[in-house]
Order: sequence, then C-alpha cells, then structure tokens
Amino acid sequence: MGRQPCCDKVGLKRGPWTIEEDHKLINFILDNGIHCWRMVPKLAGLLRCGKSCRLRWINYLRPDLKRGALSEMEENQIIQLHARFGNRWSKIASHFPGRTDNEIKNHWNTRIKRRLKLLGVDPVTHKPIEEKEKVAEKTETVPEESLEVTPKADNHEQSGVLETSERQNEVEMSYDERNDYEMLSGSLDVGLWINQETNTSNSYNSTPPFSLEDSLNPSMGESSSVQ
DNA sequence: AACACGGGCAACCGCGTGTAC
DNA sequence: CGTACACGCGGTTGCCCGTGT
Repeated sequence: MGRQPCCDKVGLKRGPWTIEEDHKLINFILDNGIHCWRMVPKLAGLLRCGKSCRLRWINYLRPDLKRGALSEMEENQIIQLHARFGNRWSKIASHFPGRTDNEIKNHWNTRIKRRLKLLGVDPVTHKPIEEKEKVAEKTETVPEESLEVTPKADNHEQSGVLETSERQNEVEMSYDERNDYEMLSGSLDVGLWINQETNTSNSYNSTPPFSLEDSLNPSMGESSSVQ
C-alpha cells in the first residue's frame, strides 16, 4: 500500500539547523506549547517538516536537557539497562532525565560497544565472548542459523517488537533454558565486573536498578509486553 | 603543511503504533 | 471495521573535527 511521506519535501530545508531557526522554534514552543508537530513549522515560520522540528527540539533544544559527557556511572547503568531492554533506546533513555535516546544510542554505538569488546564482552548478548564461543561449540548440533540474530524473523512471535538481543535470548531459551539462566546472570554481572575492572564505585553494587528475580519474572512488563 | 582516516554526533529515513474519523 | 494521519522509535547516513602519517 505504501505510506505517504510525513510531508512533501518540496521547498523544505534540510541539514543542520541555524541559530535563527533554533530561536524561532524555541520561541514558538515556549509561547504556544506543542499541540501538533505538523503545524509547528508553519506557525513558527520555519521551512522544515514537523518531524524535523520535533527531533531538533527533543534532541537539542529542550530546556531540560543535560548537556555534557555521560559519566562512567551512567555508562554502567546503560550497559545494565541494555542487557535488559536491548536496543530500546527510548526505554533506556527514560531512566536518564535530561538525556535523549539519540544521545544514548550514539554513545552506545561509538564508545560503549568498543569498551565492552575491549573487555571481552559481546555487546549484543552481554556475555563474555569466550563463553559465547563455548556455547556455540556445545550446541554445534543445533543449526547455526537458529543461534544467529535474525533481524527479519518474520515468523517469530512478536516479530518487529523484540529487538535483536531479546530475540536472541528467546531463541536461546527455546533450546536450552539453562543457558538462558546463565546468560541472564551473566548480563547482570557485566556492569559489576566492569566496575571492578575500572576501579570505580557504583551505587548498583549495593542497590541494583533491577533484581535477578525481576528479570526472571515473565510477567514483568517491558521486555515481554507488546503494546 | 597537506592529506587520510576514524570518531563523534546531529539529522534523516522508514516503519510500527495509536487513534480519530 | 477499515483507513488515514500524526507521532515515536530505531537504524543509518553524512558531515565536521581531531589526530596520525
């Protein structure tokens, strides 16, 4: 069927925002609030599509944004949340007031991934890389494709909702529940042993943001729910 | 000094979801 | 109930800038 573009792009400006445009958008939103993003550019006198305005506001102009680099503690929390939620950046970002999903996603892709690899942790599964290889060996009778992440798992239950790490978790669980438990425990430990590695203190050593019990509870919301 | 390269980040694109009609 | 629309999300792209050669 196809979907109409969010706006006709003819005559609309793209690319980096100018200070002038920023001011127009800020002033308009502060004066009028946000009711319909589609109307914002028209009413604010901007040659941008509503989507672009929304993105600019959320990721850059919002007054409550916390600028500056993420702390190591925040990084560790991101790692733990990623182990739990996978690539659901908005969900992860909701735990960091003043941070945007885009910012966290970028930070993950550019820094944390590399850091985890250096530490020998698979950034997708959050398992130590050697252990992952062992599991692969142990289950060599299982067709390899069933172990791989399948982004286009069309027939997979809840396809399109679960992201890669969660899909993979589910696939693994289906052939070996014990692996899953080990994996889950491993995921939860990652943040902690990274802290040890880097000699930093972390409040989660004493008060983790979620418990193993929570993670094992299938009724627990986000990761298993479909909206 | 000039160039190549890689990292970081802002912005765009396309799809999924919710909802009004 | 089906359709169209607006919004939100995640993946990807492209530009800018710092660093290495």
